[in-house]
Amino acid sequence: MDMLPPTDPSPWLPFESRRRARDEKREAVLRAAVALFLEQGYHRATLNEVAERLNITKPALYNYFRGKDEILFECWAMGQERVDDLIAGIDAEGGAGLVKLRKLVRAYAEVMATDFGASLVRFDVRDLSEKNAEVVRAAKRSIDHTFRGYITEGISDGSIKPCDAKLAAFAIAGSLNWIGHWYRSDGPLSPKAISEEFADRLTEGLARRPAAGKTRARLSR
Amino acid sequence: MDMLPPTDPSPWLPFESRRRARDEKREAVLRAAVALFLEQGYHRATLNEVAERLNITKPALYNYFRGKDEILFECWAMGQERVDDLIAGIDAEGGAGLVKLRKLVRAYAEVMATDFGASLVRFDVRDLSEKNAEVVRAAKRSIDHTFRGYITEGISDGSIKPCDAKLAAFAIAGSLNWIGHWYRSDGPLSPKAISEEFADRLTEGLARRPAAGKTRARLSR
DNA sequence: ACTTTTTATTACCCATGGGTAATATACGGA
DNA sequence: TCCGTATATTACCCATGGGTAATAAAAAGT
Repeated sequence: MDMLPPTDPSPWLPFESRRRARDEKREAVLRAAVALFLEQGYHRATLNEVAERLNITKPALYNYFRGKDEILFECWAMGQERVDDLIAGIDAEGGAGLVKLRKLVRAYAEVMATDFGASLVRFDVRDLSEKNAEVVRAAKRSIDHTFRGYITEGISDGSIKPCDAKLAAFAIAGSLNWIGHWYRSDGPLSPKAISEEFADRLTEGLARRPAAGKTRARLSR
Repeated sequence: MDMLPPTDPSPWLPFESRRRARDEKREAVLRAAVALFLEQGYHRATLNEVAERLNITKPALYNYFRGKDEILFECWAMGQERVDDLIAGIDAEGGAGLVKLRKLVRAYAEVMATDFGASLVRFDVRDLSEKNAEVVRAAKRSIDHTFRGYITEGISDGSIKPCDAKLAAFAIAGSLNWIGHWYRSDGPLSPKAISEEFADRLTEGLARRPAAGKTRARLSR
């Protein structure tokens, strides 16, 4: 599969394909690791078992990562990437503060219902190297800053009624982060249902004027 | 100190005072342990350091507890006791669903700002023995049940507008539980300020008719 | 075919920290 | 004063699991 035109003389292609294969294996490690870390908790999970699930042995993992804590960090980074993308998308679209906040709540809720998303809130910063821990802390501050920013924007543009932006952001982000602790993919609630309900529930108290139409309808369902 | 009337012939007093001294030491262990577990995380915290903080040595701890996981469980139990009391108090007073919910939110928020309260959400059930883990899981279900119960009550009695009680309870409890993750006693926010703001913020979206008077005033502060 | 690089394995090291046995010390009761 | 119990200490055991040689097997390059 993935046959190349034999006429292509580029000597870089084999090199590239090798690198891709390596990256795929690297990511497979992360997927196995994040699942196990969430299942058992970071400290109870062993690299032996991560390797076992991939049909390899522990030392093979060290071809891709420097140690257990780096695997943890990279799992976290996968989730963080999704959040960064999501925020970049919202900022690109623009709109009133309340609108952006709603989009953020909805998208963030769905990320929390994934393994890499949950890793953002279920992993402990203290398990990382000091260097990586600082990266994580900075990212957490940045997310909080985004929530708070949308709220203050909304207050300025009139879409959100005056309130303590800091505590409002804490309340909303708390609700969302908690999803990472209770959501189970084999449970009765779908990520879609959760994100929709949360988008309404967490912002309805903030809206300057009660939303009308479809939002109301959904609420009284 | 604590001199007893020498005329008192009761042979039980010395016994009682000994038992009290023992209980006090037991609790001192729990206070030191919960603080350390929260500071460092359960797995990084060592019994040696718990003991060191109490000016004793590790084996002395085994006079009061069967093992590390039992200490963890007892820390959790201390927090749970506070929550149980708080709910019992609210149920005793009675009132509309929304009123009870507001009381619960406020009091629960304040508990979350204590060490034993935070232990309710920052400790991992998987670190406990299967027997104790089941006790914890049952208690968690019970708290969720209480939140959900107040909401459905409120919907019945008209104080809360119709909504999905299950998800509303998740959203509120999530916000509150998250306090245990970010609150720092040396931070700028007082437990009182947090609990008041959260009581408003988390219930304002649920109220059938917008609250008037002091609540409004506080919101626009 | 041969050499080199990458990737994996087997076998091991060893720091950590929960838990225990043997023993000493403080203390209340007679 | 002596005894028994509760409480502490010192010294140790040992399972666990992250991490590291030394080495083999596979793949790529020439």
